[in-house]
Amino acid sequence: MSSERTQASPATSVPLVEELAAVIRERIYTQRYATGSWLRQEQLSAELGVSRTPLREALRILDREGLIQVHPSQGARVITGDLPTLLKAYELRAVIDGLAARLVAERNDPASGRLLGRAIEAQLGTLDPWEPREYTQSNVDFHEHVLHLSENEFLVKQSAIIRLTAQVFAPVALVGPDAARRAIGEHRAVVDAIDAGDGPAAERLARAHIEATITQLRSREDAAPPAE
Amino acid sequence: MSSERTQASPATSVPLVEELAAVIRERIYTQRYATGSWLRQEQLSAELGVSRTPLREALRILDREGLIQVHPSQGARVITGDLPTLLKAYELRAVIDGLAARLVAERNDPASGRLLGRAIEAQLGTLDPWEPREYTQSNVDFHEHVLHLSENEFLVKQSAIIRLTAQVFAPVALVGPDAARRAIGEHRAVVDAIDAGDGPAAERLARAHIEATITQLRSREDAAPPAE
DNA sequence: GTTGAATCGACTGTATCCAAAGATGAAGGC
DNA sequence: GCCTTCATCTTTGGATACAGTCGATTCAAC
Repeated sequence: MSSERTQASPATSVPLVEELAAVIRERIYTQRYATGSWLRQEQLSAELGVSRTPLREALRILDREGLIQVHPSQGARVITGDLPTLLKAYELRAVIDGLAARLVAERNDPASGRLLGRAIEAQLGTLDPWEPREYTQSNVDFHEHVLHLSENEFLVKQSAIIRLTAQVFAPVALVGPDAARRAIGEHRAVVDAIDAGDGPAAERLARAHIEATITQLRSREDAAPPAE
Repeated sequence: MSSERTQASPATSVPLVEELAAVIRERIYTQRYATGSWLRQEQLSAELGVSRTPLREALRILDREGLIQVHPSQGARVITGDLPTLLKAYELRAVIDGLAARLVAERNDPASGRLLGRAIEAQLGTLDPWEPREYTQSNVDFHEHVLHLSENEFLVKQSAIIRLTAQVFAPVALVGPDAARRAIGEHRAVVDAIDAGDGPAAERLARAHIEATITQLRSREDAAPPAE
């Protein structure tokens, strides 16, 4: 950005606010804006080549999504990714993911299984030479696909919590290739249940998948002090 | 509002944006702004005595909460309360309420049961001379209490979906005193499980409580055509 | 060493201007 | 008669400038 908006982009059609929110969101996800760092309106608007008017609306959106916290008269800062916060986010994710999986299973659309199958293939591709960054992305992709396939608009809006837990808190919740392999296996079990049209099983498996992560993280809770 | 902001309100301390969002939100909840109606920026800012800048941020918040839909270059309109949409919202609510109840039960704080007990008493008070409006409010209060007692910030942010289903869609999901009495009984069962510290039971009961409503509404799905 | 005032940086809110996008309706062509 | 097209009008979208307010820091005074 920073200049392409001025004369280029003939037919964007997407509101600038959404675009801004997306760009900032992505930069938080990719750690370009570190957790806990301050986002200055003046600086951001200059950096993105926009005025503060749409920027403030974008920040308001991200605040609502839980990605940043707007402190009145002080500014906005990227959410800090300490372990207790992460665990609380995962608690919500467990039931969200469970519900989404159940709805997809109950819709019983063969295309769902195929799409999710390809997503799992993509995940496997990040294992052989272990690519943590690509794995994280493919993991997010899988869960976002499930969410969107549920075709429940209220559920789709919860998408932020998935990327929050899986990407923003990545340094906290870092996994190795062994844990990744286990996670992919659990994904496949969920997809099998979806293919079978077994809603309750899909929900149980998807939820257990996240709760396994919770248990794993909670075991570290005493060992590692909350990183500042 | 409309004049008290200009010279009065010496130490509000809460940002205007939040105040605006709260006022508009409340007016949607209380049907002052009907579902499906357009919210004009110019008119709203005049009506509330504020400029368009903070108003637009407030609208952006409400859009994110799902209360209104901002159509680019066209304006914002209050969400339309048709039955399919309501059912989708309830699907999410079922797992949200279930999780909240479980967390409260697991926290095992005696004060929780007492607070919720009083909330139920308040609900019973709206039955004898049947007061639909008061009942709806007391019903929302009960569920909001559970949400807040969970002490999970991510869960608390889901508060909007409770009021959306219970208040905005009230005309669609209208209940009579008989259904209300049943609902209060189910509330008491949830509180009993919370008092007993039985997390899984609390979750199962709270979730079944909402799902009973879903089943009830779904039976109307063919009978009543979506009201415009 | 603590208290308190001054200052500075940053956000908050207002007002105004202009551009762009939809909606509307009338005129004109088929 | 119906459809298209063009002009217009309303409303939102975005930029800019300016007046407040809040918080944190600093520095002097006690």
